[in-house]
Amino acid sequence: MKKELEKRYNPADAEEKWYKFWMENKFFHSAPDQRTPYTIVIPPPNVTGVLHMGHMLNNTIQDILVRRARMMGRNACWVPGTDHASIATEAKVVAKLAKEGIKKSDLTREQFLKHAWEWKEEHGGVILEQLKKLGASCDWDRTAFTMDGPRSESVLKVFVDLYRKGLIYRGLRMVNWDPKAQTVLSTEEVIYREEKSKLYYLRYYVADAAENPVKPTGAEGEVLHKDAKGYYAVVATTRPETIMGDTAMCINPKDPKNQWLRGHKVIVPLVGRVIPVIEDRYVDIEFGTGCLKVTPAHDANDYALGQTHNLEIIDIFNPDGTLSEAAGLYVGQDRMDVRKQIAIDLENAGLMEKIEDYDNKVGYSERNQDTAVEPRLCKQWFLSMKHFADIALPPVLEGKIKFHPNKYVSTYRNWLENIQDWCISRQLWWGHRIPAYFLPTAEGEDEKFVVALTAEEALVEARKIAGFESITIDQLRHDEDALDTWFSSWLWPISLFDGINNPGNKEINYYYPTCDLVTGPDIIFFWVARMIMAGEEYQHDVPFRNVYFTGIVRDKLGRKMSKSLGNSPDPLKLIADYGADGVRVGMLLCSPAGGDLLYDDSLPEQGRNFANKIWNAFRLVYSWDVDDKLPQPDAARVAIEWFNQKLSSTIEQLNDHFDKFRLSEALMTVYRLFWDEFSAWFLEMVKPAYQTACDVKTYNAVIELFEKMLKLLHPFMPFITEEIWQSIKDRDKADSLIVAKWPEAGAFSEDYLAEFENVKQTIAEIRTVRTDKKIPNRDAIKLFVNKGSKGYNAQFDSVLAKMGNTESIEIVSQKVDGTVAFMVQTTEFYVPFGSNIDVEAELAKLRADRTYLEGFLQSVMKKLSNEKFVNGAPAAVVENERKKQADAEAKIKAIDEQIKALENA
RNA sequence: GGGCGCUUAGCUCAGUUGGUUCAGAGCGUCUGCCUUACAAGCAGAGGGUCGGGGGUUCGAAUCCCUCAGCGCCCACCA
Repeated sequence: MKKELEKRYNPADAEEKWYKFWMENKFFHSAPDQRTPYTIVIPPPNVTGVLHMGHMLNNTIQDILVRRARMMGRNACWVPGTDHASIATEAKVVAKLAKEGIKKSDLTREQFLKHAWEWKEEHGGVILEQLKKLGASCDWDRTAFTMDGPRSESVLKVFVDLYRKGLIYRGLRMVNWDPKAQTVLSTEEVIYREEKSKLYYLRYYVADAAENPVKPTGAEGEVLHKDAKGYYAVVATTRPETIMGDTAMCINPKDPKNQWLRGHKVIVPLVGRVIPVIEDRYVDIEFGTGCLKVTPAHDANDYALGQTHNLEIIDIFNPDGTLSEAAGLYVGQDRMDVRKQIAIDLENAGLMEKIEDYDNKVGYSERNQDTAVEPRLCKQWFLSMKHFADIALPPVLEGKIKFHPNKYVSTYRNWLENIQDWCISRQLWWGHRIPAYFLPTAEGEDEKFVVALTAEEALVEARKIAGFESITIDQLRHDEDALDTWFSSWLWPISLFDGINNPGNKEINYYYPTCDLVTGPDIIFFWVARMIMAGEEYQHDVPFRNVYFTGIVRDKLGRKMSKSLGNSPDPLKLIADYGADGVRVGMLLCSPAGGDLLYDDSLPEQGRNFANKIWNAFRLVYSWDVDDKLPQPDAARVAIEWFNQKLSSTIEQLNDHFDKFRLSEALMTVYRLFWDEFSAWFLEMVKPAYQTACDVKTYNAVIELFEKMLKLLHPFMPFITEEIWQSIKDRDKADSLIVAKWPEAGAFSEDYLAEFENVKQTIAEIRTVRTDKKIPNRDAIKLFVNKGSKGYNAQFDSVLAKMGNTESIEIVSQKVDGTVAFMVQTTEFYVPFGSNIDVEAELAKLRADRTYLEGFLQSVMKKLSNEKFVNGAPAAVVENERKKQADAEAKIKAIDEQIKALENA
C-alpha cells in the first residue's frame, strides 16, 4: 500500500536523512582511479568564522559544479578545509583574553598559543558543519587546516626554498603598520577610504634671518609671509601631529612662490627644531602653498626624500600609535588625540595660518577597519615578486586559465605588471613562525641570521659562518614573527595533496591541476594570483583551469551585507525556513558570474515554491494506479515522443550553459523545463482521466522521464531530488541519484518541436475562447480547421482533443457559421460560440489585428522593393522576407473574410 | 590621474559572428479561477522608441564616434 504523501514538501527530514545516507555510502569520497578527475579546492573559510551569505553563494556554486561533474562520470573531489586567518583569529583571541582580564603582553608565546589553539578547537570547523546543512558534497575525509602538520611543513619548506633561491630577503622599508593589531600589513591589505578631514596651514618661521637675511627675489608670483616675529613659510598638512618628526622642509626648485626660501633654515612650530629647506621636484607647486614638511619616519614619500637628501629620521610613534619619547611633546598620548590637541596649541601659539576642509584618502587595515594604518619604517621579510609576476602572467593571458567573467584578466594583468614586493612577515604569534634564526651580535652591528627548517639545521648553518664555529643552539634566537596567512593559502591547491613535502606523489599527480576555482574578485590578488605563482613555481603548471568569480551578496537596496547594518540574514535560519534546496535555488536565480546578487527573501521563497512544484508533480505520478491491460492512449504516445525531443534539445542548451559557466541560466533552463514543459504540458497530456488507471507503457515512460528530470535538477536541488528518486521506484540499497549518470541528449528535430509549439498555441487559443465565451472546461467543443499551409498537423489531433477537450476536429474549407475564429500561423480554427457573441468587440479585435498585419506587411514590402536589399542580403534572408510577405497576405485575406462574415451576420 | 566594466519591461538580468515576428526570461503587477498533483497553485493580460545624440550598412539592442549617468580596480599629491 502506498503511503500518503504530504501536500507540501517538508525539507527538514529529507535533508538530514539523505546527507547521512550519502556520507555513509562514501559518495563524497574520492581516491585516484582510472576516471578523469574533477577537482575543486574550497576557498578555506576562517577557521573560527561562521557561515554568511557570501559563503552560501560560493559553496552552492561549487557544489553544483561538483555534483554535475560526478554525474558526468568524473572522479569528483571537492577538498574542504579552513584557514587559520592569522590576523583575524589572533584579534579574536586577544579580545577574548581581554574580557578575562588577560593581556597578550603578559603572556609568553607558548601560553598565548595554548589559548589560541583552545579557541580554535572550540570554534573551529563550525563553519564546515554549517556547509553540510547546505548540502555541500565535500570529501570530508580530506578536511585540512592551513596550520595542520602537512600544511605547516609545506609553508616552512617553501620559505626556506625561496630564501635559498634568493627570492626572499630581509629589508628595512616603509611598511604599513596596524597600530591596533600591532603588525605590519602588505600593501594589498590596506584599503583606502575617502574621508572628510582638515588641511592645516602651519607657520614655519625662518631661523637664520640674522646671518642669512631674507631677500625677496622679485620673481613673478612670489609669496612672502611676514609678521612681527619675522618671515615665515606656510606648510599645508593633514597630519600636524607628525611635526615632531619633521627633519626638513621641501620646496620645488622651480616654484616662483617660494624662491626666497632657498638655502634658508626654518623652525618647526612648537617643537623649535631648526630644519633645512631642501629642494626637490617631487613637490607639487600647485598643491597648498608649495611648501612640504618632510617627516621621513612617517610617510613613504618623505622617506624617499629623506634618502635622497640624507635627512635624519625621527620616529615619534610607539607601536600602539601613541607618541614616543622621541617626539618630545605629547609623549604617551594617542596620535588621533594629539592631532586635535596640537591644532589647538598651534592656534594658541599663533602658529596656525588657517584650517581648510579637505577630502583625504586614509588607509585602513582590511581586517580592522576602524584603525588607520600608519606608515612605519621597519625591518621585515619580503618576497621578491618580479620573478613570480613573470611566470604568473602568461597562463592567464594565453587562456590556459580562464576567468569568468573574462574582464578580470585586465585587472589581473594590471596588477602583475605593476607588482610590488610582498611583505610576508607579521608581528603575530598565531601563524607559521618564520624559520629564521638570528645570531648574537653586538650593539650597532648588522644583524646576522640563518634560514633553516629547524633549529638543529640552523645551528649547522650558523656554525659555517666565520666567528660562529662554536655557537650553541641556545644562542640562536628564533625569529618571533609569523608569516602572512596568504603565504600558506597560496600553496593550498598543492599542499592539500602534499605536493610540497612529497613532490610527484600519486595524489598530486592525479588531482593537480584542479579544475575550477570559485571565489570572490576581492581576493584576486591576495589569493588567485599567488596560487598561480606558487603553482607555476612548484608544479610547473597552473593550479586550476577556470576561475569563476562570484559577486558580492547585497541587500535589496544594493548595500553590502554586514553585521553592523544588520541586513544579513542568518543562513541556517534561511535553510530552516525554506529548505536547503530552496535557498540554493534562490542564491543562484539571479547571480550571473561576476555580478552582484541583490538578496531578497523572495528568492529562497521562489526556490521553495519550485521544490513544492516538483514535489507535487511527484505526488501526481505517485498516485497513479497502473493497469497493464490498458492500451496506450494516442495522446500519451505523442506526448512522450514530444517530451523526449524537448528534453534532448534542452539538455543540449543546459550543457552549453554549464560549459560556459552560465549557472543562473542553466538553472533557469531546468526550472522552465520542469515547470512549464514537464508539469504544465507533458503531465497534463499523459494524465489518466479522473479515477482511471494509467497504462503500463505510459507509466514506465513517465517514470523514466521523471528520473531524467531529477538528474538534471540534482546539482541544484540535491535533497528533494534524492528523496523523490528513492521513492519513485524500488531501488537497490546503495543506488543513489548522486552517482546516477547525467542524461545524454538524444536526437530531436527543430521542425518537429516548432510544430508542436503550434499545437500548444492552438490549445491556448481554445482556452482563451472558452474564457471569453464562458464555455466551461468540462463541456467538450467542436473544433473546425480551415485547411491552411501550416499551423495544423493531424498527427497531433489526440493531444489537441485531450487538452482542448474537443469532441470532434473537422477540416472545413470555409468559415463555419456560429463560430469564433482564431489563427495559428496561417491556419484558421473555428470554435462554436455557445450563447451570444459580441459582434462589435469581435470586429474591433479583428480590425486591430488587421492594422498590425498591414504595418508589418508594409515594412516587409519596403525591404523587398529595395534593390540594394534584394541584391545585397544573403538569399536566405531575402527568401525569408518573401515568406513573411506571403504569410501576412494570407492572414490579411483570412481576416477580411472573417470581418465580412461578421458584418453579414 | 590611469585602467576595466555597465546602462534593454516596475525589479534582477539574457540577447553568442549585425538578418527567422528580435525586442526576450524570471519575479512583480493586473484579470479570472478553491478545475479531483500543487492557491507555495492554474488560465490569461498588460508593460520597453534597447541611456542621449551622431555615424557605418540594404539592414543596428548588436559595429564606430561622442555626450551623460553608474560601478569596480589601481595610483605617493602632502
